Amino acid sequence: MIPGTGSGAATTPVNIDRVFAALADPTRRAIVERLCESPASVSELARPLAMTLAAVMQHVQQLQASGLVVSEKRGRVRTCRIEPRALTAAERWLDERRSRWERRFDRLGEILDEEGAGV
Amino acid sequence: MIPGTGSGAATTPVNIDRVFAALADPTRRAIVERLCESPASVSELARPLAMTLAAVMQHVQQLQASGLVVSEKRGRVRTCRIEPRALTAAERWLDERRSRWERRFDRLGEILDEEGAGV
DNA sequence: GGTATACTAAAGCCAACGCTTAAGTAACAT
DNA sequence: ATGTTACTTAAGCGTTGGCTTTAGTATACC
Repeated sequence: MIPGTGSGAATTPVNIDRVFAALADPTRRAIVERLCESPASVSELARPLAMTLAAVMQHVQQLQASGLVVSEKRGRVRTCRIEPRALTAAERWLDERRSRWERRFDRLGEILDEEGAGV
Repeated sequence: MIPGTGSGAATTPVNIDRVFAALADPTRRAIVERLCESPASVSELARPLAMTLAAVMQHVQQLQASGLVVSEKRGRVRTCRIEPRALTAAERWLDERRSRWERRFDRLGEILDEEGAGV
C-alpha cells in the first residue's frame, strides 16, 4: 500500500508542482488532449508531433512523473492513458483560489453598497 | 484598444502556456494565494518569503507576463492584484479535458453494459 | 539637504528543459 | 536467422528558470 494516497491505487502520487509544469508545455498538453479521447501507444502519440520518438518518450516520462499519465507495457508497445485524478487536483486548486477571490469580491461589494447607502 | 481580447481591458492577454508555467512554482502559487485575499505591494508579498525582494519582483513579472496578475505603481509602491480571467482560462482548459474524458468513460460503460447483456 | 524606503535593472551562476543523435534491447514477422 | 518495429538509454547542446549580488532611481520623511 502506498501511504498517504487514500485509495490503494499503485499510481504515482499527484504532485501539483509537476502537474502545472507538465501542462505548461504545448506538446504535453496535446498529448493529454489525445489521451482524453482514448489510450494510445507512444508511437501513436508521436505520429502527429514534429519531433523524434525519443523526445516524445521524455514528455511521456514527465507526464508520468506528474501523475497525469500512467502507462503499461505489453509486448513491445507501451500503452498510455490519462489519470484524471491529477487533472482534478489541478482543477481543485484553481477552484479554491477562485472561490476565495469571489468571496472577497462579494465582501467588497457589500462595503461599497453600505457606503453608497450613506453609512 | 487591444485587438483580439474581446473586452477592451488594457490587461496582458492571457497566455495559457505562461499561466501553467507560472503556477508550477510554489512561490508564485503562494503569491497568487495571497493576492486572492487582497491586493498587496511587492514588499508585502516578499515579507513571508525566504528570498530577496529582487527575486520576488521577478516572480511578479512572470505572473504579469502570464496575465495572472496586474499591478499599478503609485508613488514608490507597486500594488499587485490578481486577474481572475487568467485563473478561469486555466480552469476552463482543465474542465474541457475532464468533460472529454468523462464522455469517453460513459461510452465505455455503455459498451461494457451491452457486452454484459450478451451482445 | 540627508536618510530611509520601495522598487528596478543588470550581471552572473547553476540547475532544469526541450530537443537531438547514436547506440542499444526486446518482441514480432517472414 | 534476419529484418522491422517499438521503445529505451545516454550523451550532448543551447535555452530558460530561479536565485543572488550589486548598483542604481524615485519617492517620502525629517
